[in-house]
Amino acid sequence: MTDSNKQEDQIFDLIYRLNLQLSPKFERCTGISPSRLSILHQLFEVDEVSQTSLQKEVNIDSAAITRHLKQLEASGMVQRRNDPTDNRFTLVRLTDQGRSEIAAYKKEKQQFVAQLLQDFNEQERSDFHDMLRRMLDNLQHY
Amino acid sequence: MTDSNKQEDQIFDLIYRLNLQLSPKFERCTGISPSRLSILHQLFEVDEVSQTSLQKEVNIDSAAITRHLKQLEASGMVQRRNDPTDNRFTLVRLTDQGRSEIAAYKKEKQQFVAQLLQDFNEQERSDFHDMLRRMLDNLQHY
DNA sequence: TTATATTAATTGATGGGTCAACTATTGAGC
DNA sequence: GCTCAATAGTTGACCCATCAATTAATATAA
Repeated sequence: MTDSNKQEDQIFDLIYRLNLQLSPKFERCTGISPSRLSILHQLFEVDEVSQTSLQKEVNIDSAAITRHLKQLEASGMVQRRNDPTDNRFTLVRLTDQGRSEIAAYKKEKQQFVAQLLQDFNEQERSDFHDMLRRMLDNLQHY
Repeated sequence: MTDSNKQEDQIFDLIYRLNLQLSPKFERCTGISPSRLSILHQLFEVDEVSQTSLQKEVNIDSAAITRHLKQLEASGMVQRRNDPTDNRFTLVRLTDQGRSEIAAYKKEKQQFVAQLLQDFNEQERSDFHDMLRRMLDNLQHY
């Protein structure tokens, strides 16, 4: 195993450890899972969308979307109705309650993320963003 | 929301998308999950270790370790026995079969990781490693 | 020594993700 | 108009992680 391979391996291990720790800590901190908050965030930006377009934005399976929405609906954050122009679609929107509750979550998330990047300067943030973007692109080939 | 906050948010979203896609794609590519390969990798380095020290290296729950080892044992990759000097411990080691099979997995992983970092030059790899390290450290505060 | 704390491992409950199979609706081509 | 393909959503089976509770063994301290 070459030195270069070792370094690649180390980078992968760091990413994977981040991978393991990020979601649980995010949720303990903010009170909501990253994917679920992402769903709410998307809904906050638009008025009403289908589950499919939600699924594309949030990057999880449509089955996972269905289950999240089922719980969000049960907790009164979200409403769903059939699209009258095409009955295959289900249209989703935030309730007023949902729209007001989301603010607190977004604030918690902001603090959490700020902590993660606390010692990164402007240049580093920009570089980091760029490298993550490229890595994600490389991952798309699979 | 300030521009700075937006950038932090974007970085988080990239990491989280990486987070979501990494494990499934790794497993499709290599034929084994990252954590399970990590367990095998640790066992490859040493002769025989307790589950607890394995757990610390791999950074997953001891319950998860138990379940992985149960399956690895069933598939003949791994052997377990009680520590004769302290019966609380279970000592784990690779079988000969396990030791020979692991080589193929490591090779697959190496290719996968090389692809992820294909367009990163030396400096970028070093910087990236450094920033991931710092981010992981920041995460430890939670 | 005997009661109490600590430690290792296991198990069950839960949550979040994937994939594959299925239903229902709509679109397209003959 | 009818058949066949494509699309949206749901459900079930599975995998992998966490946490909490339990069991068993050992260490500690009165």
